[in-house]
Amino acid sequence: MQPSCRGVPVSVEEAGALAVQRKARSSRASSKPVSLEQIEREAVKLFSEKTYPSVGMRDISDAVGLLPGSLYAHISNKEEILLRIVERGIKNYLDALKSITESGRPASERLRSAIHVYMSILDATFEQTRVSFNQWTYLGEQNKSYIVGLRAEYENLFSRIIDDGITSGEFPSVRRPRIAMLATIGMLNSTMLWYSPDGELRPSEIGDYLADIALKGLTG
Amino acid sequence: MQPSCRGVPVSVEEAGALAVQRKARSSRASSKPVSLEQIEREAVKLFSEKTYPSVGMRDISDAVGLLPGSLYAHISNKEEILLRIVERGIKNYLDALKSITESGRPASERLRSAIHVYMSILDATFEQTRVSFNQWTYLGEQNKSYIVGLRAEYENLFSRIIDDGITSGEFPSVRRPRIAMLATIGMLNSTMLWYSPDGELRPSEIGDYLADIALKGLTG
DNA sequence: CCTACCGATCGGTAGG
DNA sequence: CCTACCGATCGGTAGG
Repeated sequence: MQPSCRGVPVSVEEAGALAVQRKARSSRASSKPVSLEQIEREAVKLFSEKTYPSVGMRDISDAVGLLPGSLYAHISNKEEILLRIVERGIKNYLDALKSITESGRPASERLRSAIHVYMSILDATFEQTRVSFNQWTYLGEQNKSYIVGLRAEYENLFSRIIDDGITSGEFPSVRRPRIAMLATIGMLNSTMLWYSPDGELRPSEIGDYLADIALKGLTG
Repeated sequence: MQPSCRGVPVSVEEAGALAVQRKARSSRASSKPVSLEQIEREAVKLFSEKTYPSVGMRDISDAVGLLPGSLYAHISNKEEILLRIVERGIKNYLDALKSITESGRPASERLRSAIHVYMSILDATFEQTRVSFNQWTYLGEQNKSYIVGLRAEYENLFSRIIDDGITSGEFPSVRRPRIAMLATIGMLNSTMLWYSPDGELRPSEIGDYLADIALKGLTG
């Protein structure tokens, strides 16, 4: 189905030689030890390109310059890699958003700040964000429910701002706070489907404009 | 890693018996022939629960009550199933949105109608929508670029409405038409992450409120 | 549509 | 961190 360069038949010996070449070509410069952070970095790239179930341990080991089995000196199983990536990826947002939410400023200012901070974290951690927000569903039950908890925190931060804006009278037209929160987060999260860190538009420009749209929607 | 009922050891004979039971338990009532539509229906369910690469041909054949190899009497490969689902899933939206876009009504009315139609199609084809909008990325290069074309049509329909609203003066505050379009679609598409056809909120209620938010955001 | 099976690849491990 | 390998499962096929 795919046009395949691998279609060229090779003997067992040649395949072995190719594997050695592949290893030599890898990102690792000869024999420096590989760190867990390097494994995660390469895994983020691969997961964001192909998604978790389509990425094999051999893809990851190739990328860091190890043999497949050697990965298990650093991790205990494949899912642990995904969990570490997703946890850190979401906490990046939670940490930054918490300090904004807890500041005593008006709700509309806090929402604008939150949107700006969101865009700058998206820019700084683009691939990890895409993996973290879309691929946590591949985790096993226990890890998944842990992440669901983090995601609930994330939603609560926005709900807090909107609720405050309703009681303060800043957001008089909000009839359904939950839908308003989901629509705001939905608009925000959807940026990761079209944003590019290499694109023309700077995160701050996009943040400015999205904040305008969101605030008009809530203010009425 | 998963608590597993399959962990109970079974002999080869018992596994065979289980396979027969499983087949008997399947949705097919004994020996009626299976249609391509049934295969697609079961595949939609499975893909929406577990995503395309995680669903095996054996999962699909179990669900329709066939043996794995027998699926190839109806299809030529796994990807063809996904392609059929995704193509139909997107065209459902395109067909309905086209007639709205082409009607001569004011842009703000057309946008409100489009949002309502979106919600009613989401309600009627919930699982297929989730598969179609999220899992087209698993298609091979050729099929993927075909779907990218359909998605571009989809975006163009919304861009048309927004552009018309700008020239007519209905949407005076739209400084960046493309971002406005992406934000609108992003808000709309994100509903499939939290909407449930069995939930309290009716599609028309959600559509009403989302149209209010979107129109305020564009009108200023 | 079943029987019977294929080569490839998967995540993971024992022993060093 | 490598060598050498495991059982399980994958998409798919030949022949009837």
